[in-house]
Amino acid sequence: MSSPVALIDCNNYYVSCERAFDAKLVGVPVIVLSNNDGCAIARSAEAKALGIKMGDPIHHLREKVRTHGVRVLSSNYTLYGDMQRRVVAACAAFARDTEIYSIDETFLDLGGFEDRDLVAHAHAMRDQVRLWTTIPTCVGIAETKTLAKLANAAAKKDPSFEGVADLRDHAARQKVMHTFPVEDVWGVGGATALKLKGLGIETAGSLRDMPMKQARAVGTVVLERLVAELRGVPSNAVETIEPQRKGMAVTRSFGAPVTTLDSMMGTLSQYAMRAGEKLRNYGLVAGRLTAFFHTNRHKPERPQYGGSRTVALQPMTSDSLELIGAARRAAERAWRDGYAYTKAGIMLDDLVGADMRPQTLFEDDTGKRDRLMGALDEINGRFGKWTAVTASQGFRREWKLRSEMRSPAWTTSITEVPMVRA
DNA sequence: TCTGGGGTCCTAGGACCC
DNA sequence: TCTGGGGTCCTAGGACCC
Repeated sequence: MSSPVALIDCNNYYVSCERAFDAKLVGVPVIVLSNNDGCAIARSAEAKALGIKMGDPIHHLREKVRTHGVRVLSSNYTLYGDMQRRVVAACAAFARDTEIYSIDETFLDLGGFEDRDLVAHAHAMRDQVRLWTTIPTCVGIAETKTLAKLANAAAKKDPSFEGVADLRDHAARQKVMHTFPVEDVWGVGGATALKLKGLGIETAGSLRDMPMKQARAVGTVVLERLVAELRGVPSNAVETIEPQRKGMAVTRSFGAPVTTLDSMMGTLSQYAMRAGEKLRNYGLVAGRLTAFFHTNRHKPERPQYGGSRTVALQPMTSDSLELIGAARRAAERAWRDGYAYTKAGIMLDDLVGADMRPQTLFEDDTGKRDRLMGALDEINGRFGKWTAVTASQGFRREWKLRSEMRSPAWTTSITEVPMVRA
């Protein structure tokens, strides 16, 4: 018999973080924008009530913002990341172990707590999180992670649960399963939902009841496992040791389209520089680098083009100069003239710890390079991003990243801590 | 003319997630 | 004018090998 699983999920997380430090945001519609201030990615309950949807582009919302006094904020990931640490710390005593699933969701292994009233237990945990961070949460409890996700969604949607839904309870489970839309089940995306509906499967309950063989035929092992989880059979354990990360990326949309290879090279060089910084920060080296760019898929213009090339990094490295060289080679090979590119990125794969890096012949100046990179990181850490850049990276940033409404680093920068006057 | 079966490794791309 | 960024996992198919 496996332990019960819970999922604790912060309500309107980014907005709740902002409200923790600015009381004027409480009770009014608030949205937080994506990087580049492009679209709404978090909305307060009041903003949702105005019909603002996840992913709505800000330029479609101007009217609502003006007429309803919606407060609009740029995203502040430093703040949200730091607040997450506090949320997880508040939960720690309530579980045998935790798995941080995303910036606002944590799975809890409730093994060892089975003999308690788990609903009361979950309420106590929510109170603790609220006390330490002010952030409101909902909790779902069940036998598997997929069911805990579903329980959590039910707790959010149906006020009669009062913030905690326990789907181990048979009656609650039946009720939720038969009304929960199949497209909202964790792991069912647009493509799969369409196929399932074609088969007459509209709810979580009927997805649970579909034959396993059919599930596999429709959605490979992924859907097969999902159906098992809906039946209460775990096929996705709570992973309490943090897995080695497999890849990382630096990608951005541009403020203005890029049309020349020269300009693309400058942009990708900056991303490669940033990617190197991230690698060094995690103590990793990469074995492969991919550069890609594409035209604006939201525009009706045709034809569109997206190019990408992958190059091996040998030896494996976190050296920004090596990464920049690789990015330029890849970009050159993927480039096509005559298009207006609106997004580009660098992706790094085959990551291993720098200390595990396979040694190769012909590496005699790595010590020197390591010190150079260390100096670069220190200068940029102390004096701000892009204080020191490489010559190949240049200064040809022809567009700037927008982030015009960002809140201060309330909790992580001594110069920005809030002042209290008594 | 006829030209196997089975394995590995790699890449590209789809699907999904927050 | 203006539509996010950063991840994971899985499969198909090609190259290559014996």
